[in-house]
Amino acid sequence: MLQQMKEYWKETISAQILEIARESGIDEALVKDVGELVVQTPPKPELGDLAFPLFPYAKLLRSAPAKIVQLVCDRLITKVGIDKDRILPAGPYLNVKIDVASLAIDLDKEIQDKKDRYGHTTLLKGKKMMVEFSCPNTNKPLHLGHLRNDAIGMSISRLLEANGAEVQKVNLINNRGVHICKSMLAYQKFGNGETPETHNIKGDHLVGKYYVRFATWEKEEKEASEQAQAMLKKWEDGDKDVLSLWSLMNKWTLDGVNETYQKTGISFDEYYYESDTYKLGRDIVHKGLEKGVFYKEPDGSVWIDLEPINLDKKVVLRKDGTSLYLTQDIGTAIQRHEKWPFDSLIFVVASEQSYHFKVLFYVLEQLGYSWAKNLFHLAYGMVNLPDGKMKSREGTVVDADDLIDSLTQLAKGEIISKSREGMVGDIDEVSSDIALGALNYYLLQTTATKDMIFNPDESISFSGNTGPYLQYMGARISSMLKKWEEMKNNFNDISFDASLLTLQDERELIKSIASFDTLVSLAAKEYNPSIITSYLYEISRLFSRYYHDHQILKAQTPELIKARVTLVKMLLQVLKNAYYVVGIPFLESM
RNA sequence: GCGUUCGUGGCUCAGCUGGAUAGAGCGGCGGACUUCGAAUCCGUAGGUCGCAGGUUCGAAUCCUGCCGGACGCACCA
Repeated sequence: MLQQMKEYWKETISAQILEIARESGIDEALVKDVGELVVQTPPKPELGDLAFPLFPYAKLLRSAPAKIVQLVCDRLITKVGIDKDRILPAGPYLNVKIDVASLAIDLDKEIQDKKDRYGHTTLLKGKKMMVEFSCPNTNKPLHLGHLRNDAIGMSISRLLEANGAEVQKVNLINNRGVHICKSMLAYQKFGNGETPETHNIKGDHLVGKYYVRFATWEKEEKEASEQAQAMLKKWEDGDKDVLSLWSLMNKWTLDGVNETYQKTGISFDEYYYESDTYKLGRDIVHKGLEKGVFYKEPDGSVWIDLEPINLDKKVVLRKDGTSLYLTQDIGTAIQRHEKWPFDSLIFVVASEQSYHFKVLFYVLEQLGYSWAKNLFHLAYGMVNLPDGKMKSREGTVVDADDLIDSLTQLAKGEIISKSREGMVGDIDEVSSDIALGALNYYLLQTTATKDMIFNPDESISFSGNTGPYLQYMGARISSMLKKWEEMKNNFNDISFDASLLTLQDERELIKSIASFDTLVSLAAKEYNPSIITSYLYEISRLFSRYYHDHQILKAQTPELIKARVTLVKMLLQVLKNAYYVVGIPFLESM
């Protein structure tokens, strides 16, 4: 909503500059060459709400920027009839004080009307957007890297939806290949019939245990990896025993993984399985060969020349005619588009695969699929530990379930140490919501495309710039509004007078609430949830200070109480909507 | 070697579609709970924005080169 006000001022000021130029006999085209007027926020609130730097016009108008500012200010007052209190010239900057009271009144109406949908836009209305994320292997449980992937995928999906898109979340399960056979083989050798039930162990962890077991066995037994290869061959030939072991262990893993998804609030609209898709793409390649997109080497392998995109060449079909990772992905993309004709597809996959996706998109484009230009690889960065990479063979991989459990325990301890068990309702539920808030906020606050360092000590901290800090603001407001419910009957005949909200913090809060929609669309455009996490932190910090310095339910006059409560109600709705988009559970009490 | 990408206080990160003294959190030091929830707030110390050039009225932000790190460059997925 703030955007409209910005536009208004921008146009009004631009018009005056244009007229000044015209009066001095300067060609309008030259004014346009300078570019659009820039709107900024002054570094300090006392300087106004909006800032328009007028440096760029100095050369054109042959005058010092500050003089131009004066000139424009005079005209705004005399010709446009703008109240002179709204205009604050500051050297080369023309600053403006917007009408925050009327903004607050509009906001209040809008928020009451839209509620959970406040901040939503129509930017992507009518678009069908598919988001692929998570994509676990079925040979081990989820780890920290998946958690980042999941958090990003989930948040992006919600952001796209908030901007009006129809979203389908898809997961591709990597349930096939030598790595899967490795855990199967180890289980066959050392499993002794252990099941998740007999040993009371989560299925994915059980399978993961045998994957690790294979690695140690491989050191003693030279033929281990050959045996795994042989098993894969059997699997592909449809060997009954291998297949039944495979489906049993797959189920164990998937049950476990799904349990983790449930705990972390992750869900999908559609699951794809590599075992169903790995042969896909071959026919397409054959057709592409006829069309001349690909070429065949004497040994029978099929290639594509990537010279046009400054890369080498790449195999798309083995000499024995079987599919590769790339072939398969060509097939799945096409299959997906047939099943659900998306306008765009976003792959949330680690940045190590940038090359793969560059090639994939190019191939699809060459094959003539018009939608290929709307494929996007959201290449998120690695999660490292303070002393380096996570390495499975060094046992430094942070397990997803372990991490969540320990965060939950810590949250619970915190509740108990504050003697709040009695007030929070279901303590286990609240603890895990706090853990989730901490985790998702931690994972999303770093720009998705950058590598990040996961510091266990910091991630478990609940104070400072953390998820629980944000949740705490929601809880305090909720608690305050409960008290308000008890007293509000005394305020029935008082209406919301926004002009009473004159404190700097109040102005800032109103502007911040009003800018939410702009950030929701920006975050979606840039596929960047951290825009929302930063926003949440900033607005929470603002409120926290405000709340500390000023009384709300005990403000000086009933009118002021009403006005402040109205403001706080708006804030709570915005917080809730923003929490949702970044996967932070809202808590009435914590 | 080639390609992609990152380099901001002790640590972890914002800011990067150029603009007014570079922002936070953690950690350090010092304050604030008989008052709407102290998982909070306030103050303070701490930065040649990797280095060197360039473009510009103006560069952490754009361009070039260099240095350093990460990732990729399989008939693995």
